[in-house]
Amino acid sequence: MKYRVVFFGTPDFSVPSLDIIFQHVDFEVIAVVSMPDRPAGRGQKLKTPPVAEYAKQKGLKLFQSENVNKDQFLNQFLKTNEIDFYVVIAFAQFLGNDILNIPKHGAFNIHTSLLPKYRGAAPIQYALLNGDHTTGVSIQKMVKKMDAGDLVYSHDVVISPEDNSGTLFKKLEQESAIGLKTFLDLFMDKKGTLTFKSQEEDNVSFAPTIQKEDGLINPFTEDSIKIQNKLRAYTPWPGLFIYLNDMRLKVHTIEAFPKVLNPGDVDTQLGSLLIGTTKGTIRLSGVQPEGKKAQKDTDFLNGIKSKKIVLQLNKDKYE
RNA sequence: CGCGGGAUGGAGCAGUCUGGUAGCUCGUCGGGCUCAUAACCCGAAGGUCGUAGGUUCGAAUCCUGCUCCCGCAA
Repeated sequence: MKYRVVFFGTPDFSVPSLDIIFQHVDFEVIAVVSMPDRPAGRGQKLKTPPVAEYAKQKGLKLFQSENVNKDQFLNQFLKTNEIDFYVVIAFAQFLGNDILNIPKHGAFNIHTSLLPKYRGAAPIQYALLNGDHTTGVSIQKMVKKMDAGDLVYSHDVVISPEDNSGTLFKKLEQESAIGLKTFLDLFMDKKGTLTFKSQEEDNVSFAPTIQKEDGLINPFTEDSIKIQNKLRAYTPWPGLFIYLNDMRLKVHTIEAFPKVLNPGDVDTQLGSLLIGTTKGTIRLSGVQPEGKKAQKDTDFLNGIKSKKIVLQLNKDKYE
């Protein structure tokens, strides 16, 4: 007799974990719940979430719901089918008590931080934002309070200096699947016994959703280190940007530069695009104007000379 | 049909509105100056102006189709 699991997830990140359950001999995925198809990308064509795509491909029962708590059809299904537990990973919706209380063994959520650190939507970005050298994968038994459930699994993952959100996501995607596999085996008592450990409330911190506007470089309030951490945290999404004159520039690479400038000052004397911050000067060595390709700051400045304009920070954007 | 920008020597751009022998800042190569240089001076090579067609005496420039790239948005 297999344990019956319902999987909640949406993006690429969730797929390897879903696959772990799908492949596991002791568990059966009786349904997959994902977000609805959404317009995405240039052209705004409808795009099916990767998890939903996987479910279709494997012939799994699939629900795509805008709001699972209000979805009568889904709730009916969950209540009338014997469900042992849910696995929730990067689902992007909150599960209310009604739906949370249905499965016999509850709901388990994979979270990409070492809980109780970084509860919330963007734990990976916050680890980079704070310049952490270590993060991890946690699995918690879900309660109504966000990411506050008892821990059943916790495992460290090293952050390398070269990591950005993109690469760290990839690492944690794999680590999450590995963690889930371990959890499933523990659940079956194959590698010891499942233990529940409550979170230390004193060490709780939060990682709220990243807003696109957070990607604005503010040399008047941020220092060189902070900005470089932001670059790692916000790459590839939403990216960093800055306003020079009437241009919005995407910033791809940043280096510390040994020259003293006042915060907000722009210096192009040395053929590099330099900006003073509250502490230290940064060189925006890789930039991308709107509608253009990414380019080196030296190339960008060559074009600027051709246009005969003087670069300066657009102060209007920092009021 | 979501909105918008772009395609010009190796790079980044100007020139397109107001058609008339292709320019700027660099890079490259050669030479000079210098103890030296991300410095300076002199010289050279390198472009069928994305593609197909149209208008015209003449098209990078005007008109039409096509391809490719990108920003916003999600």
